[in-house]
Amino acid sequence: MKTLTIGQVARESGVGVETIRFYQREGLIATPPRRSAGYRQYGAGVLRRIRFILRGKGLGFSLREINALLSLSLSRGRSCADVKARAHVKIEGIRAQIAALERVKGALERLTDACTARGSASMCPILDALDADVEGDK
Amino acid sequence: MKTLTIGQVARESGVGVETIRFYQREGLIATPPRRSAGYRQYGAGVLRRIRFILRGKGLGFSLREINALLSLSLSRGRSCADVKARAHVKIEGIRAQIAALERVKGALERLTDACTARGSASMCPILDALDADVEGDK
DNA sequence: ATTGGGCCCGTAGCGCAGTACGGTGTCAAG
DNA sequence: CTTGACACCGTACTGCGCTACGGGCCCAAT
Repeated sequence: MKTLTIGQVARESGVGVETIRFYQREGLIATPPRRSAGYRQYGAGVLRRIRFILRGKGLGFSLREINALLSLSLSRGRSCADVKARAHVKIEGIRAQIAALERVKGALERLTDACTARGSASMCPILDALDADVEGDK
Repeated sequence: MKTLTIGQVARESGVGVETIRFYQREGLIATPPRRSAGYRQYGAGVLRRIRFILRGKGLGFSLREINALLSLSLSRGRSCADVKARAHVKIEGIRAQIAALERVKGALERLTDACTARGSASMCPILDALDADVEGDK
Protein backbone atom coordinates (compact mmCIF):
# COMPACT_ATOMS: atom_id res chain seq x y z
CA MET A 1 0.00 0.00 0.00
CA LYS A 2 1.55 3.23 -1.07
CA THR A 3 2.00 6.03 1.38
CA LEU A 4 1.93 9.77 0.98
CA THR A 5 4.20 12.52 2.25
CA ILE A 6 2.66 15.54 3.88
CA GLY A 7 3.34 17.55 0.73
CA GLN A 8 1.46 15.07 -1.44
CA VAL A 9 -1.45 15.09 0.96
CA ALA A 10 -1.42 18.88 0.85
CA ARG A 11 -1.47 18.97 -2.94
CA GLU A 12 -4.19 16.34 -3.23
CA SER A 13 -6.44 17.83 -0.59
CA GLY A 14 -5.85 21.43 -1.51
CA VAL A 15 -4.80 22.58 1.95
CA GLY A 16 -1.36 23.77 3.01
CA VAL A 17 1.31 21.64 4.65
CA GLU A 18 1.23 23.86 7.71
CA THR A 19 -2.51 23.43 7.94
CA ILE A 20 -2.12 19.66 8.09
CA ARG A 21 0.42 19.97 10.88
CA PHE A 22 -1.97 22.33 12.59
CA TYR A 23 -4.87 19.88 12.30
CA GLN A 24 -2.66 17.20 13.77
CA ARG A 25 -1.73 19.42 16.72
CA GLU A 26 -5.43 20.10 17.26
CA GLY A 27 -6.24 16.41 17.23
CA LEU A 28 -8.35 16.49 14.06
CA ILE A 29 -5.95 14.18 12.28
CA ALA A 30 -4.29 11.21 13.96
CA THR A 31 -0.50 11.35 14.38
CA PRO A 32 0.73 9.22 11.49
CA PRO A 33 3.61 6.73 11.50
CA ARG A 34 6.99 8.09 10.49
CA ARG A 35 9.66 6.94 8.16
CA SER A 36 13.16 6.44 9.54
CA ALA A 37 14.07 10.09 8.94
CA GLY A 38 10.98 11.31 10.73
CA TYR A 39 8.87 12.05 7.65
CA ARG A 40 5.14 11.57 8.15
CA GLN A 41 3.78 8.58 6.27
CA TYR A 42 0.11 8.95 5.40
CA GLY A 43 -2.37 6.40 4.10
CA ALA A 44 -5.22 7.35 1.82
CA GLY A 45 -7.57 7.69 4.80
CA VAL A 46 -6.16 11.05 5.68
CA LEU A 47 -7.54 12.51 2.47
CA ARG A 48 -11.03 11.39 3.45
CA ARG A 49 -10.48 12.85 6.87
CA ILE A 50 -9.41 16.21 5.47
CA ARG A 51 -12.39 16.29 3.14
CA PHE A 52 -14.59 15.59 6.15
CA ILE A 53 -13.11 18.60 7.92
CA LEU A 54 -13.47 20.77 4.84
CA ARG A 55 -17.12 19.83 4.34
CA GLY A 56 -17.84 20.42 8.00
CA LYS A 57 -16.31 23.85 7.71
CA GLY A 58 -18.43 24.46 4.65
CA LEU A 59 -21.50 23.70 6.75
CA GLY A 60 -20.46 26.30 9.28
CA PHE A 61 -19.06 23.99 11.93
CA SER A 62 -16.03 25.17 13.87
CA LEU A 63 -13.00 22.93 14.17
CA ARG A 64 -14.01 22.21 17.74
CA GLU A 65 -17.43 21.08 16.59
CA ILE A 66 -15.96 19.01 13.80
CA ASN A 67 -13.76 17.31 16.33
CA ALA A 68 -16.83 16.40 18.34
CA LEU A 69 -18.54 15.07 15.22
CA LEU A 70 -15.48 12.99 14.49
CA SER A 71 -15.48 11.44 17.97
CA LEU A 72 -19.15 10.66 17.53
CA SER A 73 -18.54 8.92 14.23
CA LEU A 74 -15.76 6.88 15.74
CA SER A 75 -17.72 5.71 18.76
CA ARG A 76 -19.55 2.89 17.06
CA GLY A 77 -22.81 1.92 18.61
CA ARG A 78 -23.56 5.42 19.80
CA SER A 79 -26.72 6.78 18.36
CA CYS A 80 -26.87 9.01 15.35
CA ALA A 81 -29.35 11.14 17.29
CA ASP A 82 -26.41 12.99 18.86
CA VAL A 83 -25.27 14.08 15.45
CA LYS A 84 -28.73 15.16 14.51
CA ALA A 85 -29.05 17.17 17.71
CA ARG A 86 -25.84 19.01 16.94
CA ALA A 87 -27.04 19.77 13.46
CA HIS A 88 -30.26 21.17 14.93
CA VAL A 89 -28.39 23.44 17.29
CA LYS A 90 -26.36 24.64 14.34
CA ILE A 91 -29.47 25.30 12.27
CA GLU A 92 -30.99 27.34 15.07
CA GLY A 93 -27.79 29.33 15.39
CA ILE A 94 -27.80 30.05 11.68
CA ARG A 95 -31.44 31.06 11.82
CA ALA A 96 -30.63 33.57 14.55
CA GLN A 97 -27.66 34.89 12.62
CA ILE A 98 -29.78 35.40 9.53
CA ALA A 99 -32.46 37.18 11.51
CA ALA A 100 -29.89 39.52 13.04
CA LEU A 101 -28.43 40.28 9.64
CA GLU A 102 -31.90 40.93 8.20
CA ARG A 103 -32.57 43.45 10.94
CA VAL A 104 -29.32 45.25 10.25
CA LYS A 105 -29.92 45.20 6.52
CA GLY A 106 -33.38 46.66 7.01
CA ALA A 107 -32.00 49.47 9.13
CA LEU A 108 -29.30 50.27 6.62
CA GLU A 109 -31.77 50.22 3.75
CA ARG A 110 -34.12 52.60 5.49
CA LEU A 111 -31.19 54.88 6.11
CA THR A 112 -29.95 54.89 2.53
CA ASP A 113 -33.47 55.37 1.22
CA ALA A 114 -33.76 58.49 3.33
CA CYS A 115 -30.47 59.73 1.93
CA THR A 116 -30.60 61.86 -1.20
CA ALA A 117 -26.79 61.99 -1.33
CA ARG A 118 -27.23 65.64 -2.24
CA GLY A 119 -26.26 67.58 0.85
CA SER A 120 -22.93 67.81 2.63
CA ALA A 121 -21.86 65.26 5.20
CA SER A 122 -23.24 67.43 7.96
CA MET A 123 -26.77 66.82 6.69
CA CYS A 124 -26.41 63.13 5.95
CA PRO A 125 -29.27 61.16 7.49
CA ILE A 126 -27.03 58.13 7.86
CA LEU A 127 -24.47 59.99 9.92
CA ASP A 128 -27.27 61.70 11.79
CA ALA A 129 -28.65 58.33 12.78
CA LEU A 130 -25.29 57.34 14.16
CA ASP A 131 -24.55 60.69 15.75
CA ALA A 132 -27.98 61.21 17.23
CA ASP A 133 -27.39 64.68 18.65
CA VAL A 134 -26.61 67.05 15.83
CA GLU A 135 -23.72 69.26 16.83
CA GLY A 136 -20.09 69.59 15.87
CA ASP A 137 -17.82 67.56 18.07
CA LYS A 138 -15.29 70.06 19.41
CA MET B 1 -18.45 73.22 31.84
CA LYS B 2 -18.10 70.12 33.92
CA THR B 3 -15.74 67.44 32.84
CA LEU B 4 -15.85 63.70 33.25
CA THR B 5 -13.28 61.18 34.36
CA ILE B 6 -12.79 58.06 32.29
CA GLY B 7 -14.70 56.06 34.91
CA GLN B 8 -17.72 58.34 34.71
CA VAL B 9 -17.67 58.13 30.93
CA ALA B 10 -17.50 54.36 31.22
CA ARG B 11 -20.49 54.21 33.57
CA GLU B 12 -22.57 56.60 31.50
CA SER B 13 -21.84 54.96 28.17
CA GLY B 14 -21.94 51.41 29.42
CA VAL B 15 -18.53 50.40 28.09
CA GLY B 16 -15.49 49.52 30.16
CA VAL B 17 -12.67 51.89 31.09
CA GLU B 18 -10.22 49.70 29.22
CA THR B 19 -12.39 49.83 26.16
CA ILE B 20 -12.27 53.61 26.16
CA ARG B 21 -8.49 53.56 26.41
CA PHE B 22 -8.51 51.04 23.59
CA TYR B 23 -10.70 53.24 21.41
CA GLN B 24 -8.33 56.10 22.07
CA ARG B 25 -5.33 54.01 21.03
CA GLU B 26 -7.18 53.05 17.86
CA GLY B 27 -7.94 56.67 17.05
CA LEU B 28 -11.70 56.36 17.41
CA ILE B 29 -11.74 58.82 20.29
CA ALA B 30 -9.57 61.94 20.36
CA THR B 31 -6.88 62.10 23.02
CA PRO B 32 -8.48 64.28 25.69
CA PRO B 33 -6.83 67.01 27.76
CA ARG B 34 -5.41 65.92 31.08
CA ARG B 35 -5.62 67.27 34.59
CA SER B 36 -2.39 68.04 36.39
CA ALA B 37 -2.08 64.49 37.67
CA GLY B 38 -2.55 63.04 34.21
CA TYR B 39 -6.20 62.09 34.55
CA ARG B 40 -8.18 62.26 31.32
CA GLN B 41 -10.66 65.12 31.27
CA TYR B 42 -13.61 64.42 29.01
CA GLY B 43 -16.32 66.74 27.76
CA ALA B 44 -19.84 65.53 27.06
CA GLY B 45 -18.97 65.07 23.37
CA VAL B 46 -17.19 61.84 24.08
CA LEU B 47 -20.47 60.21 25.10
CA ARG B 48 -21.96 61.07 21.74
CA ARG B 49 -18.87 59.69 20.10
CA ILE B 50 -19.08 56.42 21.97
CA ARG B 51 -22.75 56.07 21.13
CA PHE B 52 -21.83 56.65 17.48
CA ILE B 53 -19.33 53.80 17.68
CA LEU B 54 -21.84 51.54 19.44
CA ARG B 55 -24.56 52.21 16.88
CA GLY B 56 -22.11 51.63 14.05
CA LYS B 57 -21.16 48.31 15.57
CA GLY B 58 -24.84 47.50 15.87
CA LEU B 59 -25.19 48.06 12.15
CA GLY B 60 -22.41 45.61 11.46
CA PHE B 61 -19.61 48.08 10.78
CA SER B 62 -16.13 47.16 11.97
CA LEU B 63 -14.15 49.62 14.06
CA ARG B 64 -12.04 50.33 10.99
CA GLU B 65 -15.14 51.20 8.99
CA ILE B 66 -16.52 53.30 11.81
CA ASN B 67 -13.27 55.21 11.85
CA ALA B 68 -13.68 55.94 8.15
CA LEU B 69 -17.26 57.06 8.73
CA LEU B 70 -16.05 59.35 11.46
CA SER B 71 -13.44 60.97 9.22
CA LEU B 72 -16.13 61.48 6.61
CA SER B 73 -18.43 63.15 9.07
CA LEU B 74 -15.67 65.45 10.23
CA SER B 75 -14.67 66.61 6.76
CA ARG B 76 -17.41 69.18 6.35
CA GLY B 77 -18.28 70.03 2.81
CA ARG B 78 -17.55 66.53 1.61
CA SER B 79 -20.54 64.89 0.07
CA CYS B 80 -22.83 62.58 1.92
CA ALA B 81 -22.69 60.34 -1.14
CA ASP B 82 -19.51 58.76 0.21
CA VAL B 83 -21.36 57.66 3.30
CA LYS B 84 -24.20 56.30 1.22
CA ALA B 85 -21.78 54.37 -0.96
CA ARG B 86 -20.23 52.73 2.09
CA ALA B 87 -23.65 51.82 3.38
CA HIS B 88 -24.43 50.22 0.02
CA VAL B 89 -21.27 48.16 0.07
CA LYS B 90 -22.20 47.03 3.55
CA ILE B 91 -25.71 46.10 2.46
CA GLU B 92 -24.35 44.04 -0.40
CA GLY B 93 -21.96 42.29 1.96
CA ILE B 94 -24.79 41.48 4.31
CA ARG B 95 -26.91 40.21 1.42
CA ALA B 96 -24.10 37.85 0.43
CA GLN B 97 -23.64 36.69 4.02
CA ILE B 98 -27.33 35.94 4.31
CA ALA B 99 -27.34 34.03 1.04
CA ALA B 100 -24.38 31.94 2.17
CA LEU B 101 -26.05 31.17 5.46
CA GLU B 102 -29.29 30.23 3.70
CA ARG B 103 -27.42 27.75 1.53
CA VAL B 104 -25.77 26.18 4.55
CA LYS B 105 -29.04 26.06 6.42
CA GLY B 106 -30.73 24.36 3.49
CA ALA B 107 -28.00 21.75 3.29
CA LEU B 108 -28.21 21.04 7.01
CA GLU B 109 -31.98 20.81 6.89
CA ARG B 110 -31.94 18.34 4.03
CA LEU B 111 -29.44 16.29 5.98
CA THR B 112 -31.44 16.24 9.20
CA ASP B 113 -34.61 15.46 7.30
CA ALA B 114 -32.91 12.40 5.84
CA CYS B 115 -31.85 11.36 9.32
CA THR B 116 -34.19 9.12 11.23
CA ALA B 117 -31.89 9.19 14.26
CA ARG B 118 -32.62 5.51 14.60
CA GLY B 119 -29.46 3.77 13.47
CA SER B 120 -26.00 3.83 14.96
CA ALA B 121 -23.52 6.56 14.14
CA SER B 122 -22.03 4.42 11.40
CA MET B 123 -25.26 4.71 9.42
CA CYS B 124 -25.93 8.39 10.02
CA PRO B 125 -26.64 10.21 6.75
CA ILE B 126 -25.17 13.40 8.18
CA LEU B 127 -21.85 11.80 8.91
CA ASP B 128 -22.02 9.97 5.60
CA ALA B 129 -22.35 13.27 3.82
CA LEU B 130 -19.25 14.53 5.54
CA ASP B 131 -17.30 11.31 5.18
CA ALA B 132 -18.27 10.65 1.59
CA ASP B 133 -16.54 7.27 1.29
CA VAL B 134 -18.11 4.87 3.73
CA GLU B 135 -15.41 2.90 5.52
CA GLY B 136 -13.95 2.79 8.97
CA ASP B 137 -10.97 5.10 9.37
CA LYS B 138 -8.19 2.91 10.82
C1' DA C 1 -2.78 60.20 58.47
C1' DT C 2 -4.58 56.47 56.53
C1' DT C 3 -7.63 53.90 53.83
C1' DG C 4 -10.02 52.53 49.67
C1' DG C 5 -11.13 53.46 45.55
C1' DG C 6 -9.93 55.40 40.96
C1' DC C 7 -6.65 56.37 37.63
C1' DC C 8 -2.08 56.01 35.12
C1' DC C 9 0.93 53.04 31.97
C1' DG C 10 2.67 49.29 28.96
C1' DT C 11 2.22 44.67 27.97
C1' DA C 12 0.13 40.16 27.59
C1' DG C 13 -3.66 37.20 26.82
C1' DC C 14 -8.14 35.49 24.76
C1' DG C 15 -10.45 32.73 20.78
C1' DC C 16 -10.38 31.42 16.07
C1' DA C 17 -8.00 29.26 12.15
C1' DG C 18 -4.51 29.28 10.30
C1' DT C 19 0.18 31.43 8.13
C1' DA C 20 4.98 32.50 8.38
C1' DC C 21 9.79 32.07 9.89
C1' DG C 22 14.23 30.28 10.56
C1' DG C 23 17.42 26.87 11.15
C1' DT C 24 18.46 22.09 10.16
C1' DG C 25 18.10 17.47 8.12
C1' DT C 26 16.93 14.40 4.09
C1' DC C 27 16.01 12.69 -0.39
C1' DA C 28 16.33 11.99 -5.36
C1' DA C 29 18.14 13.45 -9.67
C1' DG C 30 21.98 14.74 -12.37
C1' DC D 1 28.78 14.68 -4.80
C1' DT D 2 26.35 18.47 -5.16
C1' DT D 3 22.18 20.76 -5.78
C1' DG D 4 17.44 21.95 -5.05
C1' DA D 5 13.21 20.67 -3.36
C1' DC D 6 11.11 18.89 0.35
C1' DA D 7 10.50 17.72 5.32
C1' DC D 8 11.30 18.44 10.26
C1' DC D 9 10.62 21.43 14.60
C1' DG D 10 9.11 25.11 17.80
C1' DT D 11 7.74 29.61 18.03
C1' DA D 12 5.78 33.79 16.66
C1' DC D 13 2.68 36.46 14.06
C1' DT D 14 -1.93 37.77 11.66
C1' DG D 15 -6.78 40.31 12.47
C1' DC D 16 -10.60 41.51 15.48
C1' DG D 17 -12.16 43.64 19.66
C1' DC D 18 -11.48 43.75 23.54
C1' DT D 19 -10.03 42.16 28.63
C1' DA D 20 -6.75 41.42 32.21
C1' DC D 21 -2.51 42.23 34.88
C1' DG D 22 0.82 44.36 37.69
C1' DG D 23 2.98 48.11 39.71
C1' DG D 24 2.60 52.71 40.99
C1' DC D 25 0.40 57.35 41.70
C1' DC D 26 -3.64 60.38 43.19
C1' DC D 27 -7.74 61.97 45.55
C1' DA D 28 -11.55 62.37 48.78
C1' DA D 29 -13.39 60.98 52.95
C1' DT D 30 -12.81 59.46 57.73
